[in-house]
Amino acid sequence: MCLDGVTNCVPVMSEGRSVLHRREVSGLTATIDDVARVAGVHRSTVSRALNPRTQVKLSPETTRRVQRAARELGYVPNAVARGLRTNESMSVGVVIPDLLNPIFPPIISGIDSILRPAGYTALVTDIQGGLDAYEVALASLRQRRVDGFILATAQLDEGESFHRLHEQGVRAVLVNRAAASSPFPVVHGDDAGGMREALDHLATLGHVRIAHLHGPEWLSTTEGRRAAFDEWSRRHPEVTVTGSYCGPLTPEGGQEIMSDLLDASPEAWSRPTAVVTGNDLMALGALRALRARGLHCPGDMSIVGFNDMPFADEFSPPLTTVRVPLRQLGIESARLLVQQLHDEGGGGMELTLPVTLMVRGSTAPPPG
Amino acid sequence: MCLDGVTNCVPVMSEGRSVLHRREVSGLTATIDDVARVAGVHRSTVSRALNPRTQVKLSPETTRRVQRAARELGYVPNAVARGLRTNESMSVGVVIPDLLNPIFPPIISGIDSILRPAGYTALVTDIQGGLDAYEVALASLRQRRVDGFILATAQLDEGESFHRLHEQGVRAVLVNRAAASSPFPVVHGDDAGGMREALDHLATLGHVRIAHLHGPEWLSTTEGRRAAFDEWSRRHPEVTVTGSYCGPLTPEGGQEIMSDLLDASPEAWSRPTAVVTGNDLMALGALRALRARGLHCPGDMSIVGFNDMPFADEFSPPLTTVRVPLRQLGIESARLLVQQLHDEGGGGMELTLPVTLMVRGSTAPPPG
DNA sequence: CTGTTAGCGCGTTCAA
DNA sequence: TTGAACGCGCTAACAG
Repeated sequence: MCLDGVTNCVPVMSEGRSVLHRREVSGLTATIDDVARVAGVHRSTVSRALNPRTQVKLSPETTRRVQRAARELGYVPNAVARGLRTNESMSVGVVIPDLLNPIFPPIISGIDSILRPAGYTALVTDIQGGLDAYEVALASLRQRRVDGFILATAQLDEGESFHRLHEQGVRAVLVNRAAASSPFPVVHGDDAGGMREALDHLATLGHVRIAHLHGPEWLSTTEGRRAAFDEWSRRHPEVTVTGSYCGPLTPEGGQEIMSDLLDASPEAWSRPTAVVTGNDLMALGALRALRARGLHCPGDMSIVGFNDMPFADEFSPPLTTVRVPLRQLGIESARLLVQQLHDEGGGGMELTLPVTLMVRGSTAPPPG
Repeated sequence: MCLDGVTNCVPVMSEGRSVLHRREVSGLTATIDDVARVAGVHRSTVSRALNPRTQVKLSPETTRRVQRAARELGYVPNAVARGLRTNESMSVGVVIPDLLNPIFPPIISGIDSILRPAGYTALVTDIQGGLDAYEVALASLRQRRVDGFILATAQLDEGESFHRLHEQGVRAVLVNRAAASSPFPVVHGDDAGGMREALDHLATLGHVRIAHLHGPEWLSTTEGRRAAFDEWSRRHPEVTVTGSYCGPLTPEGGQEIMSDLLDASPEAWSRPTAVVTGNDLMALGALRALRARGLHCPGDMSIVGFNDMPFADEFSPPLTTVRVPLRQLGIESARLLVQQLHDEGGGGMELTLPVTLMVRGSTAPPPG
């Protein structure tokens, strides 16, 4: 088709062959009108033939003719136009605190494995830890009319803000981090259970002086684990809790507070013989701090991480850590969101996924 | 405003106060018409007042009035409607082969740091290595009318396909991987230079039997490094190249071909004393294979990786590897794309970023 | 400087 | 079973 050598093709929009020509020249995709013309039917018929839901009301013959025309023209429905009409963008905003934290790729991957088959596209936004970046991201995604959100950025005190969003009709699911009182479903690992497993493991090894190097207090993960830590230590009076140290959930954070801890008690007899860290990145920093003092893990001190981020088993020593089913976290949160988007409820529920202690090389009996 | 207690509010769309009410009840955002009504001007005036480019042509007084009204109503321009009208979605499709490969987060992060300030949103799509998934992703993104692509998935033989896209008016930039003949700009690390540095380093250490464990042949990175490997070995006849082994760029791939290599020459005297791998993941697998045989790195064999992925320095031993400026790769590719989108040319150019050999613990003089 | 008009491409009423 | 008409929210042309 369009074999003639027309060169100065005025962009007449709705006149016979020229539309096809426009397409082949500039790459602009065919519209529904083009398909209608080629199939010899009306636009609305094309729309119906291409939509599985309305397709049943057409004669098979017409359906086939339309679909053949569409295929011939390489017709691709314009998602923007459809979105304007249907008020559904078939996209979901996924907001994460820091893409460079290795726990997020598996979560995102899990999310995607559910959203894509359901017809949704994930718009992943990394806010790099910034609070105002979070606001901007939210605004930008709402402006793009995403159908819902998966938020991995929740802070404990965001409940009120979430309630406002909820009242505005915003659909969302929280993943990994929860808010104190949230109208949105939450999917997270069993922080308390993981902490207990870690402590039981250390106690079994014979540790009696244990510290907790945790993350910022405004995170639900911190709170859950710290509460479990306190609770456990109350039930195990034979174990001395030598303090609870707070720092950012980064290698630098871990390194710094471990250094502080070592400064505070330079003598081995007073120092904790084991620490549980807020996540694996902090554990990594703690390892570095130890190394910097010429101390060894697990010889001089045992370390338990949290999350079992990718490659935690390749560290030196391989990290003993509480495995959180990261990919599954993504899967379940996406499922819950799709459920909401299909008006199948599920609001406000809390899904706690079981965790597993991975015992590896960074824990051993205490020195001496 | 809207203080009256109207309860059964029929959704009259364009009648006075009820629009406001609709908004407060259901969360539907105010439209440009609502703002126009409140500000007492025409829609187009609102549009102009809110668009920095056209704003100059308005009286400051009007501009202020409109902006105040917009703020009061919490007006957020509908990006979907705007996209339909302007035929610009202000979004860019970023297609990557595998999100779980740690080299991609830094690349994506770099891309984002350029796109976001330029007003674009990155639509990151992970094709999980699947070729048909790639086609689907491309179609889906085009259907969403992305303004351009950043492709990290290029295969050597894709030149023709890229030319077709280019002729259709598609804007794109290739990152990390190139195609044999591409109309699109390419940004990648200096594969050949990195390989030479790695080999020089090994030669200096005294290695005379070196192997290359490389990735799939259809990748430009593989080709570039292998060509440099061959070229270098031709110039260094004193060094025996003990073979070139191909496998997937994963830990499993590296583990398997290293096992094969060890099977092929079980005796230490015939075995290569050093290998350069296609990337750090393969290096990781090679390390595992070594360990599985009770061999040590670097004692029995030295290993050089490629990319310097995050945490490669935390492996055991810390990996000697060719650092590719991953984040910069992302930054430059995004820059080039934005340039194209602004019609500032830059098409077809090739940007080769310098790489650095990071000498760490996985290389040492050969045994014996 | 501002208002009017006219679609962007689609899905969804209504009628026939 | 199909066609006609309408409008989603916005911006770009053209007037005035």
